Amino acid sequence: MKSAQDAAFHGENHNHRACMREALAAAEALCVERGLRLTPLRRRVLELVWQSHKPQGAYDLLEKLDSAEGPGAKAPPTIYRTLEWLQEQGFVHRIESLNAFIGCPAPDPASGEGHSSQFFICADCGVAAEVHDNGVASAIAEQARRLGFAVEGQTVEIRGRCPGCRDEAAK
Amino acid sequence: MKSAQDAAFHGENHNHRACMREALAAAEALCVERGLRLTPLRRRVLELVWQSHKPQGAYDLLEKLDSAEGPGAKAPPTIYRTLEWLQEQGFVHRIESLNAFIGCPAPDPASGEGHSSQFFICADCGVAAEVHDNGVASAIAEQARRLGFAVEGQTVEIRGRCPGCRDEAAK
DNA sequence: CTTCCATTTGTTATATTATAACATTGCTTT
DNA sequence: AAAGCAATGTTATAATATAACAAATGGAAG
Repeated sequence: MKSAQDAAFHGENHNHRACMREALAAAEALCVERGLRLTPLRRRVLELVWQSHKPQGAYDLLEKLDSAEGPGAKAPPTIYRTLEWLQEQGFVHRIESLNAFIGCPAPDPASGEGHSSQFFICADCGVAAEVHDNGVASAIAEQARRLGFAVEGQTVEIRGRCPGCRDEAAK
Repeated sequence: MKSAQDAAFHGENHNHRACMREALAAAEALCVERGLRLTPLRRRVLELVWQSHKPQGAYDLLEKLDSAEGPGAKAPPTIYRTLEWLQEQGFVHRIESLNAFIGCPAPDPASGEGHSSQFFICADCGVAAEVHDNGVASAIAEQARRLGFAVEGQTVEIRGRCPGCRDEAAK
């Protein structure tokens, strides 16, 4: 299962350029489909979010956004508004336990499982893997049913150590 | 199952005074057992956290703490430090998606299931129910195994509507 | 009992994260 | 071109959190 693990945490032979290109293309396609405007600013921020598989803070992204035009070029509302829109479109997720943002690899409702994703976040390298596990989702749904609780949204964030960093640590 | 649901969300005939007394007693007992000091400040903050089953922000708690001695009596580090200690002891949990804190009804390792709790949080009334669902825990553990991921901690927070608020909304 | 040490609490300042409110720009439709 | 609307810019401030150091408190050792 080595390759599947690496796939999730983008180890070894991960072609990130292609990975990012795909994500951007998917977002573009969905915007066309939905009649929405992926403006230069929005596209730029989405690219920044996708620069890595590590959740990034709003101010980190803002700084990178500024780096073209010099510091202080943009103010916080710019980045927060843009991130909010990207989240609404499902292009980006917020990681609550880190106050940070990460690109969604499956924003398409057809391929994704609604909005029940789980994140496995490496405390060591910072990389986060998004998965859509039916077992987790249905266990939560079942517990909700027992409680008479109507689920509207979920935050499932697992902190720990990814395969690569475990290997490192074991040395 | 009406009563079990009410139990989780403390509806109807919930004796909160007794509920809080139990929690404080449990904390006291564990401190004795562990040789730790449940100082007046720590006790006071734990009481404040237990004033309701709604997660409360650090500054809300600070304000209540101040209310005895007048505003500004205590500074933020006081409340954050105290909450940190209470968390370390397992007396209090942090709700990441709300930046807020709530009392743990089962801080005793013997009765609790380690640290794998899930929170069902009503977006309407604000009440949060902590549960320890083995199904959820094992589904997460299984997925982690598949990913080769070593779990260190979990954040499982389900937003939605509690039974009581569903009934209200249905009127 | 008193000196010493460690823990706890207090205090000041500041960092980090986020939003409210209003101004401006720039399409798009007419 | 003018109106209307979505998007972005700007200013100010709110809300959340921590660093660093000072004081005091409470046991333990002598």
